[in-house]
Amino acid sequence: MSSDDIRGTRLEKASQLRELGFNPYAYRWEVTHHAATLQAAYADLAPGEEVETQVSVAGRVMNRRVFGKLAFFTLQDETGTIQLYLDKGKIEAGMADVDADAFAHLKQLSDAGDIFGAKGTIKRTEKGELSVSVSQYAILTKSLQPLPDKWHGLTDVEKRYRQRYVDLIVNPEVRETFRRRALITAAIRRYLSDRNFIEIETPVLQSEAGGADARPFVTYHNTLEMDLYLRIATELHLKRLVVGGFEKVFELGRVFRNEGISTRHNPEFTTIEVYWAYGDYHDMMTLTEELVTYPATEVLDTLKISYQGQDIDLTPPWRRVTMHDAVLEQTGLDFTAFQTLEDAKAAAKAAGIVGAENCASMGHLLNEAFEQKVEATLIQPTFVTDYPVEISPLAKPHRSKPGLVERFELFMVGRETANGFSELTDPVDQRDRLEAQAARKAAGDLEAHSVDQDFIMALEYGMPPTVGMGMGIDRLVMVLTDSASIRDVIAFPLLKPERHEEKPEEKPGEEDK
RNA sequence: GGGUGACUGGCGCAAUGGCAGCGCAUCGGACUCUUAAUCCGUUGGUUCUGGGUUCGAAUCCCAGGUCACCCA
Repeated sequence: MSSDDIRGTRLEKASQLRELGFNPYAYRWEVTHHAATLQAAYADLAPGEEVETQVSVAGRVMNRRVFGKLAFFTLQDETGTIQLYLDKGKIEAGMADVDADAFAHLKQLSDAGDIFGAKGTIKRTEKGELSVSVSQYAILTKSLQPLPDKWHGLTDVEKRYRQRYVDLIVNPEVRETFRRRALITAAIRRYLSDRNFIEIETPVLQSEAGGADARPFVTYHNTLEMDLYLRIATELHLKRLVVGGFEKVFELGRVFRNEGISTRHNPEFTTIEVYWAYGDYHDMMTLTEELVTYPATEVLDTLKISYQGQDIDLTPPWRRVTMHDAVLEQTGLDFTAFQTLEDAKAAAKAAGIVGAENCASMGHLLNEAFEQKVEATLIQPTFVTDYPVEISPLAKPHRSKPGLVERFELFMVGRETANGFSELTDPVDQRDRLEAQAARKAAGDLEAHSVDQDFIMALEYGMPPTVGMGMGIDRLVMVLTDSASIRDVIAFPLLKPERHEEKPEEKPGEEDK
């Protein structure tokens, strides 16, 4: 039977329900209990025993096992599953005033996938399954689409992403991942709130994207007749708030980068940025540890986790190593010893650094060596510190190491997960660095941006010494839920639309830029 | 951007270049303790799309689409 036939049959069942006086798309059901609470409360009920407590449950029928005068349905709600024990005599007695043939109609008009409400008492069947022994039921929502194979489920990854609702219906572990994601972000907000950080929302639509090196999405405001950019970071506005007098601010929200898609990149993703006046990057490393260990402890109840088969120990304090030392360890290259860039390039090339000859500065070369030879080795949580100024346009110069800035990045399972630094507060220095960026943009660098003059103006009013940090929430959730792909922690990841040849899409006023 | 692979009823999967098939679900029937219920019967296909080779294509070739993995 084709899906259209199945749908037609179910539409017919819906219309039969209407003729019987039941709305197949009901308004309300009084729910008194959920599956998990019942399973826990009656864990000790012995097989064959019944309790006269009245309960009312609701959820989706996942499976039907129907006999002549008895039926068993598996009902799934948000918390889990519980069986409905549907006895012909009991139902006909319980629903005599509304439907004399309630049991026959149950068999004829219900399907796996329907949303059900059921009232009754608690019973553990003789075979040991905790059940609601139903006296009254209602089909609250008639499902028109068949569920996937009840044993094999839905495994096609493309269909799982395109029809996430089906994935969620049939794959409990997917629901658990998104439940954990919500608990993790709630824990982070609670932790910061308890320490008097406040969350302030900054604009998504901006006349100039900034705060990171990334290509922005462009959109258009009709009445202002101007291009606007979707934010690529929340940094520059949160710092304005610090100038304005907020000492502890953060924003946990979505940013947008017009770049490639991979198992670790989605065009829209979630970051948290935290700014803390009067602190420096040492303080922020400690706070960053806690922003990972607190949700891990709250949600997983452990700091020893497994990620894709690797054991990860989140117990603080985490290793802190300078970028110079990390590169020295992995490559033997001592970047403090090179006299000229040419010497360094030659040594780097000999050490197998690809593209060394194209690096514009010692700092870029050091970073290249780090990315190629060190990053992937940083499995356990590690803070890499003291970055070259050339790749850190918003960070404050290191108080004792010329050419470096007071910056750290957090690595876990070989991936950058957070980035923080003592913020550059000198408006003159900041203007110089942003103008250098703007020159790169003028030279054709699509990831560089113009000078945000208002941001410079804010700094000229004076920003207190401040440390800031940004962390990728999706990557953190991946680690804490043992998810291999970012698409497994984003409910609706971006996918290309499927193109159907028979439906030529009409494209009125198509405007390609 | 490059490479490799996948795509067949609603779902999960078969099919040496030779009649497109199986399980679940559906539909009809039997059944008061099932757990992927069981038993009997039944319907459902533009094999991702478009071309080509061939007497004959799910299968081989070319182009395109979507997804996955690896690389940049």
